[in-house]
Amino acid sequence: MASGSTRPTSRDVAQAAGVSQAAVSLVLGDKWRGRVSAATAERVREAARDLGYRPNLAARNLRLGRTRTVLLVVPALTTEFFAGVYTGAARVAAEHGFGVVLYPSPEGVGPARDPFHSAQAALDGVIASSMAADALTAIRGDQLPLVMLDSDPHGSLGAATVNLDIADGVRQVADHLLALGHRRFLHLAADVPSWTFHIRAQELAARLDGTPGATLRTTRAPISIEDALAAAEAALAAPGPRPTALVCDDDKLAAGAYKAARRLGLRVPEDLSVTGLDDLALASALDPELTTVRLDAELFGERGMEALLAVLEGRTPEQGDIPVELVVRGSTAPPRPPDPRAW
Amino acid sequence: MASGSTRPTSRDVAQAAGVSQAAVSLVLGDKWRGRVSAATAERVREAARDLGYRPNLAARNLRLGRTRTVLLVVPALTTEFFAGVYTGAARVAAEHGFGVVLYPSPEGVGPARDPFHSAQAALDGVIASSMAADALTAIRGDQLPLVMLDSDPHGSLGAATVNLDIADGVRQVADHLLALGHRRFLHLAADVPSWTFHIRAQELAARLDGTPGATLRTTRAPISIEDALAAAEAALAAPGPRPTALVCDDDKLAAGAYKAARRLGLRVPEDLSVTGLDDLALASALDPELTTVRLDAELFGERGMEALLAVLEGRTPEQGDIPVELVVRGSTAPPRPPDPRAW
DNA sequence: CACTGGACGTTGTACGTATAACGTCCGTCG
DNA sequence: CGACGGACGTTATACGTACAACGTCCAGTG
Repeated sequence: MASGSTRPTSRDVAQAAGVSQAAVSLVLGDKWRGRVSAATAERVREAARDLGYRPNLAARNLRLGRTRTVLLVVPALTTEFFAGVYTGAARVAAEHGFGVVLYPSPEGVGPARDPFHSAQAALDGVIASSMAADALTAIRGDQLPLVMLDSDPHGSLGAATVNLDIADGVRQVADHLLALGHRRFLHLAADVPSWTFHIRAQELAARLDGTPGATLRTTRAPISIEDALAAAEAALAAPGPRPTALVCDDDKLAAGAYKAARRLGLRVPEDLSVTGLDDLALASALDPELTTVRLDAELFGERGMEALLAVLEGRTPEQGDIPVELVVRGSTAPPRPPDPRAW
Repeated sequence: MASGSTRPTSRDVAQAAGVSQAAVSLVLGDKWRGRVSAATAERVREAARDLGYRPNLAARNLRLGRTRTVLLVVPALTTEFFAGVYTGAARVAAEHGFGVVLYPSPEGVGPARDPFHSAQAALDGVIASSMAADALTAIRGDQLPLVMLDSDPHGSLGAATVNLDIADGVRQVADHLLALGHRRFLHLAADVPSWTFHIRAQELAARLDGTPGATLRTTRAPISIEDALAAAEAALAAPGPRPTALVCDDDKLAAGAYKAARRLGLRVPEDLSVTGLDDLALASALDPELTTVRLDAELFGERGMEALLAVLEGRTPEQGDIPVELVVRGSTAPPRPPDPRAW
């Protein structure tokens, strides 16, 4: 039911182009010079395009006895360090026609005890973060079963979605700050065109709209400490009454905001309350520790995989967003009294 | 030359056990009940073990038209967040006999433009971090070309190695602190049995041994902020003259050390100079920013891949460690004068 | 004694690809 | 006019596996 009939093979392409399977292989393998006429070659390529032909890698690898794929074993993906290792290796590999597959070795009761299990061929399905949207066209082209993470449920090309309840997280943050007495808000938004960030802005605005006297300004920065520092500094130094609460789209942005506050001589939380979102290790390394929203990344992954398994087995994935939790730490406090009379 | 002859197939196993290839498939696929005698099944398993037989995944996948492999597309591996997503997905996947392959979507001028290239079958070779040593036995079992990252050059089972010049980094840290006037050192070591951490301790001790009046104490913690906090607090509160310089095996440990110092009422860098190693985003988020050693992770990955390509092509990999760089920031300063007389 | 059926395997085939080994047609040259 | 060779393809095969379809042998049954 999933993808109608079966995937086209090189033989299907051959039939469509009116040639033999061997000719297709020669043309697509770019070994046709002096063996096939240019006109025929073009016909073959056209047929392949029309049918959406993709070579079967398992068959190719079996035939060639070679995979042009390499495994990178790393201890665990808990730091930016091995992410960089991967990036560098993948770049060089690509230049040589190789691919790289990541195998983060299990911590504790490891999942896959056999590293080579990770290296099977082709794909049965895909789990994709909405932040990696650029890769999605290629994915859809293959008609593979797809599960989207943190993506707009109404605009996901009909794919199943698994979402964290980010809206609720933002709501909790807003309510926490409002309860402390804050009314002038600044939103340090991530400059990333992804549903999961869009929903943050939308929900924060909605919550504050319902509160008399609350005001909201917004500034925007790419997710990096330096960019966040610059944007936050500019926004906090802008004319007009200074915000007392700074809501950041994630923890890294909040780290930049800390530095901006320091530069401007503002103390956290006395002069400015700051919140983040993610609860990275960074959050509790900051001084004061950051009030933020804890996202259960592992559960997120589990639910994503379970949803994909459901799709593969023809079942309907479970619905329901994954709950998130506000973690109150030292970066939020009541605003100082607005005027000396309270003194 | 690499792996002598070719890998054993199920037919080789069959011949060794004196049965047909089909019987081997039945036994190893656990479908032999009522079809093969228990004695014969045992003979087959034994032969497979003796020959070191591993099924050819490309062939299996071709035959089954199914891979039990799933792709996880994530934006980029720059935070702990997606590491957790991977871990969770991999755990559930493993419980269902699936493997997960990571495809971090390219940032900027991405390397592999086709996500599916990453998902080819089997392996031509392996790049492994020395921190993932537990996976190495399985790897060696397959006789695959192997490159080790940050591993003891003399104890790597004859595999090629690519190393960062960590020893030089530690030397630079020590010299920097010595030049500032420090003499009483505390080493906050990572409690990880890996060459790359062993060399840190060794080199620091060697450097300080050569300096008259210098003393070195060591404490040890797993790589986590909380564990580092506990270990550093205990060590700093220990009787005897307090160290003036705290050398940490990596940035995360240093973040824990900051918190320990804060708890004890020590100010960084006035009362205690602190250094890290890695230069993660964390390092510049700390207050004061952390003096640390910058490791070029991407270059590390590139060199690793290049070495593997060399091995695959029968060439000898380039030798030479990758240079690292001391980054001096605000966490290191001269120690306060040891006695009031200097006042 | 003829027949049945379980126990124990084997033979054969297909998955989709790449490429070696063959044709065939025709223009050209000696 | 016979032969030759380049241009343009095709046929056949193998990679290693899983499993459907077939034997064969012998104990038990009517």
